Amino acid sequence: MKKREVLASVKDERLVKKRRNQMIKGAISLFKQKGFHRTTTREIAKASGFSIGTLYEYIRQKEDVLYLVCDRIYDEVHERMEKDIGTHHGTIESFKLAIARYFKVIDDLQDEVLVMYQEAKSLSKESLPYVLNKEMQMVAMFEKILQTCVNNGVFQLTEQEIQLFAHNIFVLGQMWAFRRWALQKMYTLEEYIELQTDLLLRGIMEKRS
Amino acid sequence: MKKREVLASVKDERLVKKRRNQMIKGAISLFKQKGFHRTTTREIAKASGFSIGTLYEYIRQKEDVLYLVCDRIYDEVHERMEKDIGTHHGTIESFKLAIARYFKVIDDLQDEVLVMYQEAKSLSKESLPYVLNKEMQMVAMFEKILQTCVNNGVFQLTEQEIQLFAHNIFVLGQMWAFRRWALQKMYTLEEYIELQTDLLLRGIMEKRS
Amino acid sequence: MKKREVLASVKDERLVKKRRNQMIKGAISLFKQKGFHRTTTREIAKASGFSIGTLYEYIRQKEDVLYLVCDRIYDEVHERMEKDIGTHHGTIESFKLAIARYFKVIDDLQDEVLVMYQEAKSLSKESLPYVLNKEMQMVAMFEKILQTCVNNGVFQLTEQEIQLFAHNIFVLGQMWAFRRWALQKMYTLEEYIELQTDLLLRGIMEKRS
Amino acid sequence: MKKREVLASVKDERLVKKRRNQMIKGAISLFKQKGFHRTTTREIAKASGFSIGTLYEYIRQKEDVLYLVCDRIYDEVHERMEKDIGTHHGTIESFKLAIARYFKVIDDLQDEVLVMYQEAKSLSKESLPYVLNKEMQMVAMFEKILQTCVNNGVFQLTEQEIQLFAHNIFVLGQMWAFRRWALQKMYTLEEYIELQTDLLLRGIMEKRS
DNA sequence: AATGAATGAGTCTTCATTCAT
DNA sequence: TATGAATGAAGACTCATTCAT
Repeated sequence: MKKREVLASVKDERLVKKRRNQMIKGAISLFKQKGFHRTTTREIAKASGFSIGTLYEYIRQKEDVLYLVCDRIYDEVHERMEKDIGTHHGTIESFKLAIARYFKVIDDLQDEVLVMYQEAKSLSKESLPYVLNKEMQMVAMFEKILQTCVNNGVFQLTEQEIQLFAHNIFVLGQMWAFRRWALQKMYTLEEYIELQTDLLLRGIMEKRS
Repeated sequence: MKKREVLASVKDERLVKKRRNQMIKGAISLFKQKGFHRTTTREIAKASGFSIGTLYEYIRQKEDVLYLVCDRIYDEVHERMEKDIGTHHGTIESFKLAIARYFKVIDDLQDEVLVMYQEAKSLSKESLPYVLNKEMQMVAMFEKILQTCVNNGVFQLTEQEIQLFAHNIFVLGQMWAFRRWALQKMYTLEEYIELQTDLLLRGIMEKRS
Repeated sequence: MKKREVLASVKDERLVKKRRNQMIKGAISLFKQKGFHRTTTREIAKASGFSIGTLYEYIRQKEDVLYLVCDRIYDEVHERMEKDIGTHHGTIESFKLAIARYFKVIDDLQDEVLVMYQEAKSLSKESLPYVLNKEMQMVAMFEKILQTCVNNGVFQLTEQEIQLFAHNIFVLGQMWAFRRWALQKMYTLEEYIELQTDLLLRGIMEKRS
Repeated sequence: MKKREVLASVKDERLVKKRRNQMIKGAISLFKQKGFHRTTTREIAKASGFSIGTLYEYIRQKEDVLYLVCDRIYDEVHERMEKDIGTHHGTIESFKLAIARYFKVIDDLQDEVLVMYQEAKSLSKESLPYVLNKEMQMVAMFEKILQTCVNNGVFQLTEQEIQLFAHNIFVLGQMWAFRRWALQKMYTLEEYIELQTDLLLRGIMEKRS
């Protein structure tokens, strides 16, 4: 699925990139504070360091900013994951590592993740699929990791279970961000990682044997 | 924590209740479609079956509607859970039953749950705690169930693990609603319940015994 | 052809009529001075004696004001013509009278006529036909008068000639308004009426006989 | 009356002429479609084949474009008339010919004529007189023709009648353009010319003799 | 208690014009 | 000379809230 194009009046690609970077940075910081709807285009322009007129040289409508922001956040998460995870060996250790790193990335970018999850619903019917697609790619990443483990005989999971498990990991990672008001009072990130990993891997039934 | 009071000009308590019921019903159906921000007070009034003037006899500001809606949805979930769960015996079977019923309730009320999770962030700093508190109560319910199981020796979980596990259950239930675009294409509710229950209980490591 | 409906949020028909009267009056005076495009909705509201919010209770878009104005002007011209002309006897005298009265109406309403002719083109593709239709009705009125005269044997004109002649009368009347910068320096209204009537009726060829 | 000067920053007269030609051509085609107000300077620049910055090297404000366009259209009409009419002999035949040719020119340039008549009102108080002056010159041309005929004893018209008649011819010619939505459905250009000429010359009263 | 007309601050967006390169 | 990025004033329109009836 190709990226949705956000049209700019300005032709210089380099400049477009630079200005959009400013824009995204400014917008994220505003969306964090007040959400997409309560943020005005003027505020976005100001936070981006240029005038309202200039803002509209780089986007068509306010919603484009939101799309750009969501797009960027995903790329950011993705990039960090790839850098961190890199090769995966299909061992329990490397599985644990992957989860730990995912959770760390979420922790690093928790404001951004929050923004995305709270505002993505405001995307137009046109843009939403592109963002959801990115989400599926993230989930697919976890599926692949799990599959490798299964192939190695480390885990025993059906196809269906792999899919669901991948979703669970994805969501329980985000949970660290969107339920931080509760969780981050109870655990440090390290504790959270350890506990979740345990819970996920161990099962909670007493082993009778 | 006491309910936050939403002041009404009208004195007749009976009437206030009736009108607010109309209001909540109308508002939920609108929020489902277009979200809180894109819904106007006029639309709410119309969907409620009375005039904009009357609407403001029963609330102070638009945000009050959102609070009332969130409040109501929680009550609804709570009520259904209680009716369903009732007594809990601390056995694996009754634990499974509790989860199944929670997931069913989420499935029944998925639009409402969605509304709450997507819009709660728009609550004022004043109202938010009341809603979060309700959420904690739900989590606490799962904690209690888990605790009973632990007390019965059915599960082996530390205090910390119980808390986290309760959160997980809570979130994985909601996940059925807010990721329905993906999950409900893959599983029926029954499959989802069974798979999740399995995953939660079994652990996924091969048992090397 | 039915009138195009301009939707109002306000239900009270009486009030709608009253407010629209204020609006039309205010708008005409502004359009006279600066044209439709250079007049802002705020100015229209102010000139109408109410707030911008109230203005939009009675129209949907700025263009609606223009439509309402054009519509009204035509009705005004029409009404005055009917009152004046009433019965037409098909004699030269009554033909002359009709022309004289039409020209007088144009003179009375010359600002309005000017507005209509200069701004009608800004009407949307949706509204324009309704206004053009009214224009055709005016022309048809002249056709009827001419036809009566022809039937009475007073004039000798083919069907085609009647149509064209009616258009000519219509346009030469308006000319008094939209070329007033030239004509009204040269003639009084009375002179204009007399000269035009003469020219129209007499033909300008020397009578060789 | 001298042409109003439109100042250009560029000094090279040759270039100024060339660029303005491009500009006028581009602008006319845009004004035809959407009118002066709805056309942006960016669009004009683009249609002219150069950048917005360059556009402003050749004009001071947007309105200058309109003035240039109106000016050019008049010149065009004038030029074609002169070429066509050339010498006028003061006979009925040559009078008829003059009218026929004027109407043909209008037909050829009807879009342009329309633009001018609909947009001239948007000219500033400064520019308007120059355009109106050109209009008077056109009317004067008809006056001269009529005068010659009168001098030759072909027509019997007073000074006043000549002036008015000239205006009528001028306006009935334009009418072919600005009422084309009605007239051009009813007549071909040839029919229109013949009918109008007849009506103008013959008079419509039955000849009693 | 109920109504709905009135209000005007606030929002997105456009576009003529400038100016550094 | 030519370019096009930057500007910000200005405009159309919305909508939460009030208040007289």
